[in-house]
Amino acid sequence: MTAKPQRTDPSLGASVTMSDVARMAGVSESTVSRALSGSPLVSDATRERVGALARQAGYLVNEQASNLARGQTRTIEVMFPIEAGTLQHVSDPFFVDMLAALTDALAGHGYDALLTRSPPWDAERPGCAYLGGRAGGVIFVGQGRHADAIDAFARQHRRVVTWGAVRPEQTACVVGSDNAGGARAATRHLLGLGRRRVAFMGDRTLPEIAQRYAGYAGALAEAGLALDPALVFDAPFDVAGARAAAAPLAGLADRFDGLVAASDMIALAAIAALRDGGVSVPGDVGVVGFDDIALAEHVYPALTTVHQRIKRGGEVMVAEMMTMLEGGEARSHVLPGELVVRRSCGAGARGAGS
Amino acid sequence: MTAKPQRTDPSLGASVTMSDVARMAGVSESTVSRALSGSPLVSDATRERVGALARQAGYLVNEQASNLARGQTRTIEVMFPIEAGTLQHVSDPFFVDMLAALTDALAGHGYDALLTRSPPWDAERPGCAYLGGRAGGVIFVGQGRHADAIDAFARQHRRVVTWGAVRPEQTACVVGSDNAGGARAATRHLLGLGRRRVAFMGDRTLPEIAQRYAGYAGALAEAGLALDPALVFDAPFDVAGARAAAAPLAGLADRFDGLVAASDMIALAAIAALRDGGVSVPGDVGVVGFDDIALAEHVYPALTTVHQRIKRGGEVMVAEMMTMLEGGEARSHVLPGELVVRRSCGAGARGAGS
DNA sequence: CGGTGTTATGCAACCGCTTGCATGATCGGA
DNA sequence: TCCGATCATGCAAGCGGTTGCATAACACCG
Repeated sequence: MTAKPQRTDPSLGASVTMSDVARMAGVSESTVSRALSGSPLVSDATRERVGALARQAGYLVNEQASNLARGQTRTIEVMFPIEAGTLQHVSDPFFVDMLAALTDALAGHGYDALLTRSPPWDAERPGCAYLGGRAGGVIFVGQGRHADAIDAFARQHRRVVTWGAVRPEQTACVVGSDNAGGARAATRHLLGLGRRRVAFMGDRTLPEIAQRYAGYAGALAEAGLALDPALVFDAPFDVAGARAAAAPLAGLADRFDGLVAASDMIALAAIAALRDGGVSVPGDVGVVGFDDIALAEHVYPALTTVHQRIKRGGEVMVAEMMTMLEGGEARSHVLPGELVVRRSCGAGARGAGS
Repeated sequence: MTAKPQRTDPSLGASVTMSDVARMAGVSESTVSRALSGSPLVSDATRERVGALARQAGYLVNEQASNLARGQTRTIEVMFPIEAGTLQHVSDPFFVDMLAALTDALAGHGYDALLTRSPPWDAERPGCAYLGGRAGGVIFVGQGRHADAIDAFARQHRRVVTWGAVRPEQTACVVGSDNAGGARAATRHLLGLGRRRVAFMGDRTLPEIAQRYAGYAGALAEAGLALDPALVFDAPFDVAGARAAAAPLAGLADRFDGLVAASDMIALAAIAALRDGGVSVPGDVGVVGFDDIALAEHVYPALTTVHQRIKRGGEVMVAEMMTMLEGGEARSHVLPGELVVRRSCGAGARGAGS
């Protein structure tokens, strides 16, 4: 019967503490601490004895205390996009992928991801783990409409990395895809297939989308085609909204033969709207998306889209965060994205239309 | 010139500490602590003066230290599904929704979500925040193939809530949908539409899917129909795998006229495969999914599916976790799910097929 | 056999905050 | 005017670890 600590466990996890182990092993806490952290300052014999005892007693170092003592956190706050109410519907698979990428990348450096949903610039409102000292930095997964606020926040509080549009005027560390380039390639591709009246769909008030729009416009210009404002449609980022926005599209089908969507979700919603209205995709209208979510390859018709290197993006963001943590200067990165040609644009082998 | 603390900031966030504020205000740390936490033990005057000073100095209570001292964590570990390699592709929107639901629900109770990916039963491997005392409990988002391991873990370490299949033999707290009921309703619906040879697709080695399969089988039985094993297809949970598994489906189209898919992603993959093979959905084959991801309503043809109450699920899980944290006994919950009839089953207004 | 170097351990301060208890100040009432 | 309440504050001991420095133990060498 190993004596249990007679402490009235408040509500914390395991309640066997380092001093318990020390007592059992007949050594001081210092020695236990060193033994358990593999310090060369303890003899092999002691290290093993203490290790065995600890294991057997089910002892695990309390990371909360350990972190405090070491002045570290081993945690990075990951802030989800924060469009207040709207967010309900942002169930874009893009986020799972990004989250998974970030979590894995962080784990690779021994860090955990603390998920958060409310922006910190309401200041001391309970919530910012980073400012509260519980995290060593923040990663914003998307800028939403807060690009400037994030930039200001980053300037003030260091240790901030953001996914989104890399813009010349911003000073913070931002990692993102080559939005303009991707959209340009997509538009060119559509034009190359003989489409002449290519539309655009997305919310241009968002920096990333604005860049994609610019790429689209650029491609039209270089092809000597006029940009018809009537063919530029606003569409929120969530599916439902996109679908609603896309509803009128079918009625205008004679006005355009190509569509560059600002995201795969929007593309899918648009396709559904078009086909519901009896318009064939890609027969009547060729569609390309942006993101290359896992599903893109496996819907019907398979979605032609601009691939975003999400995994890479996560790794890069984490890498930059790590250099910041080491006191270095982080750099912004624009990640190339490739056009993945499938069916929805009308290129593929079989016509695969409606 | 307010004197800056002469401390060599190690690498932690803000470096102005409570004792700095105390010095500035000319009071003791205790008073600052109490003032900032709104204790009635300090005079209003002091409280305000200290508050103002703290704000102006940009001081924020270090939550790490605060938590340690208070013996709390204000954090719950949220463990992502953990199918080792496979996971790469689990970019199911279901998870974003669940994650958002959990994060929000936790925030409602003043808790944060610590995202994690590696299971804790490798024991003391660096990683389990809960066992490491950094989190007050764990929520498993899905059981995968580890239902029993999770159950054992929960039995041993309390403070565990799981999303998944509620099974009679398990003793831990599990929250999940009425999988059998949902699939039964889906199958019945297909049969009610006159479909006679209804197939099933999903990985029955997963508890949740097994329950859905049971519901499917039950509906067939109650309709007096034989279950044709040749119409039961294995399909992994990720889209790509599902698509591969679905590929042969088109060739067998004359063998069945209905399909119950274990998830929306699988349903979408199957639909793509069928249509790629020239099979009309819902014309030739009626399809129903499971989950009701946001996209389901907005693909073509709109997906008939079993709605899972994800937001509710998140809330319930968090609520149970809270009762555990307060020392109470948590209960398992089976959440009802409703069949949402759209087009892919062949019911809707227009035939919306090919 | 004393001096000097290792090497293994313990002491105690500290990480930044919380809180029980003691203390000093203030005030009202007798 | 004196005394017991009442109130505001400070002291110091934690929370559960880490780590610089001192020390004890031991071996080695001349």
